Amino acid sequence: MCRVFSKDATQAPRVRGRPRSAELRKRILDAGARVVSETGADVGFEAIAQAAGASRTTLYRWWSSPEELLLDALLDSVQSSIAIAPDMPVLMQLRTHLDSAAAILTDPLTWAPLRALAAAALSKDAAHAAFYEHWLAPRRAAARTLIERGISDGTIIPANPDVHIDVLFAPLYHRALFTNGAISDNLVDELLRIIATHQP
Amino acid sequence: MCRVFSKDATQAPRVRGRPRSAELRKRILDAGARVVSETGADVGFEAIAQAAGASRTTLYRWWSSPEELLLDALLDSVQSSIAIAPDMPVLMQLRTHLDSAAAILTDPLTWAPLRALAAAALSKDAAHAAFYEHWLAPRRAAARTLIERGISDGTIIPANPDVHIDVLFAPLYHRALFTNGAISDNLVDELLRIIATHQP
Amino acid sequence: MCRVFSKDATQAPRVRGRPRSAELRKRILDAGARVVSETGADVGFEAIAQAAGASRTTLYRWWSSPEELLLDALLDSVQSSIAIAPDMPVLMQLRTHLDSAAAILTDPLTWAPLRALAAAALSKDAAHAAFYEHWLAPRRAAARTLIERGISDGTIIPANPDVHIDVLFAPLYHRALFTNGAISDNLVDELLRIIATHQP
Amino acid sequence: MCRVFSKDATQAPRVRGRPRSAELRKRILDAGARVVSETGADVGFEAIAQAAGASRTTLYRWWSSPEELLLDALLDSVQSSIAIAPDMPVLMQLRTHLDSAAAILTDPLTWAPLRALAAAALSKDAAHAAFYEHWLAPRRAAARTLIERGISDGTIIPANPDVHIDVLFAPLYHRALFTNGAISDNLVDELLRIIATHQP
DNA sequence: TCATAATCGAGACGGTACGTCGGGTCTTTGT
DNA sequence: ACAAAGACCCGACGTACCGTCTCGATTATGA
Repeated sequence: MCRVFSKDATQAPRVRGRPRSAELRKRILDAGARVVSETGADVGFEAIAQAAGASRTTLYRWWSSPEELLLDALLDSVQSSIAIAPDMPVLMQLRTHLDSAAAILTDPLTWAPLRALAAAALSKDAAHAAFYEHWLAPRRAAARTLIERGISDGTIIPANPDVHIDVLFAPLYHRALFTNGAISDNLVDELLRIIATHQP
Repeated sequence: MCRVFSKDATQAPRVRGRPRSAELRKRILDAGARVVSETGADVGFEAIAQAAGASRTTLYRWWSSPEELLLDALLDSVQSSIAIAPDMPVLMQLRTHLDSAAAILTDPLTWAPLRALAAAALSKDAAHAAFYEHWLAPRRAAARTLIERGISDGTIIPANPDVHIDVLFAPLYHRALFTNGAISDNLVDELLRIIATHQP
Repeated sequence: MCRVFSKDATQAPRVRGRPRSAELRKRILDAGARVVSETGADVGFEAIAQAAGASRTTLYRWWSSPEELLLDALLDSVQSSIAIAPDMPVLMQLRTHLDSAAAILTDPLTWAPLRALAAAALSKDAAHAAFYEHWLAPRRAAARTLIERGISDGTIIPANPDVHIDVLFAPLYHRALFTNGAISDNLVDELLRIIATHQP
Repeated sequence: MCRVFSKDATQAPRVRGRPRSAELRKRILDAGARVVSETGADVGFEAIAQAAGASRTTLYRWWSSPEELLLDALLDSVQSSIAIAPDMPVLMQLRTHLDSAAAILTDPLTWAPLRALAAAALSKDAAHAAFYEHWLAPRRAAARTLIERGISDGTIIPANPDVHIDVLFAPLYHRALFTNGAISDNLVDELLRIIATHQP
């Protein structure tokens, strides 16, 4: 999972002129996550620039909207959490997956940007597309392969995999975003039990 | 289900000054729903007032934010759809409930205000509270009594009712708001089948 | 000097319907003078109505602008101060006249409305005309006859009477409105001495 | 006489950001004078900005009220008219002074802003202070030295200099602002003759 | 006595301008 | 070439006052 919008400074081909400051980039992304978690979902470049001690112009150079910046920040902060042992039982892998999602939706430093992205997705088509493509779709794809394997080996009740995906993920997002319901480990367990064939 | 923020003009107790125009109120609410379905979720009083042929100050007199107005509009437009025959089988009643929700999430004139409310709920705490209290909570409460009855009479698998509620509703909202997934009759059926004890 | 804009309630020909409240009229005019002397020259009907404990509608019924109201108030409060003994020496009569003007420009309850009228006269043509016709012109006319008599009997140096009028009155208004210069009895004396032929 | 409220852009010490556009400043001041002379004394930033083809926010950046702007415009347009030959007879110098004032009070492009400033001075204390300090006071001070010299060399009748100042200037302003009396060369001559010892 | 008619208070409504805020673009100097 | 600073335009915001209007309540007159 690489940075999407902002060019990757680490691998940049050395051109003429002053190189981009990697330290500044990180400071800005951190500031974005921090601001959005402190002052609410509708952040502007203004606030982020100020929190980062950077100039507004600089932000405009690298991101075309605060949402892009926050998506970068979010992806940066979760880029290591995707690796999954491939030879575990399907339900165990799914559980790991869901736990990871639950963790993201619980930690303020990831939940707040995510909520801001969701808010933007509901307002602007471009943000909607980006949110779906770069955040939801990959996670749904990963879950889909697992669920299909589970159905074929009989551990998951046979049904439309997309419905299964929604049954597993939608409650998490719904609670995190709209209901203030707790996202406990129990919740993941209960959701998995509902779509599993054998009850443990 | 009554109008929440704007006083009901029809039953007004005839006080001193010029009475409020009920016709104007309706025109404004309709304009709100229309504008939000045409131009996207972040509407301002400006646009609504113009579309309604009303003055901006009039809107400010009755609603303190566009979200309040849209919530009023939404509640007005669904206020008749709650009645349910009380002696049907539980699953049938649940199905009616979910179909009603699915209809709201499908018709642009209700879906668009709802989406705008959801967007606002993610940005402002006040909007979050209002959205939950006046929209989500009543519907969850109605579903909860049905689900509890279903569990006790054995037609629904025993588990935490709140999880059941989420399993039924969250996928609908998730598809309507974030995924562009279709909200078909099939979907409702499949969700119900998942939590039902006997498969038809 | 009668009230200009608002019909005189005391002498009104008895018609059908509820008669106008003279007490209310006075309360409003007083409130106008009071408000303008307390909160500055740009008063609106809003403020006056509130100060008078009257309805804005009532003010609109009787005056078409706050300036008209203030002119009424001003004329009411000075209507007795014009009588002058006709057989005094000219300079004495002029002095009485100027003293009266100086008193008006000194007492806050007349000075403030006058200043407001002047301010309005500089902004709106209608107010300018009313201010000139109903306030300045009568006073200039009275002074003019005195000055012409003074010139013909040799007590005032012969020159354009209009210039004399300006020399006598303009400094008073200038000091009252723009300079914060004192309007003392001395001032009137010195002005008169300048245009008089024999120095006392 | 320098610009009072808006920093002088020509001599700016070249700092970091984008420099202020001197051309825009002039366009705004000109627009201010033009608008006030065409549409009357109560101008807002709105109208001036539109006439200048500038943004309202830009006006707010540099002036805190339309009056400040108009004072700047007025001072800009008269800044060269103060120089006076120092070795003329006192009455001639005074005459030059008064002629200059009369010219300002006659030309619509200076008279209109001046009238607007006077109107503001009658309504707001801050405007009053600015009008007195930056417009009236300097001119009175200049006149005062002349008059004192005239008194000491016997060409002006001995009296309080402040009264002389008022006798000379107040009629001009009074006619320009309230009476619609003509401000002719004759007027200045007659006023001077009144305070002079020897009649030419 | 009762209809008539005007005053007066209250408040809705459309409209205009206000002063502010943030977004996005540009122009300059500094690194 | 990057970065900071700041001018500039634009649009929307929430407010305030204006002027008009539609009511109900009151208070007098005249049939």
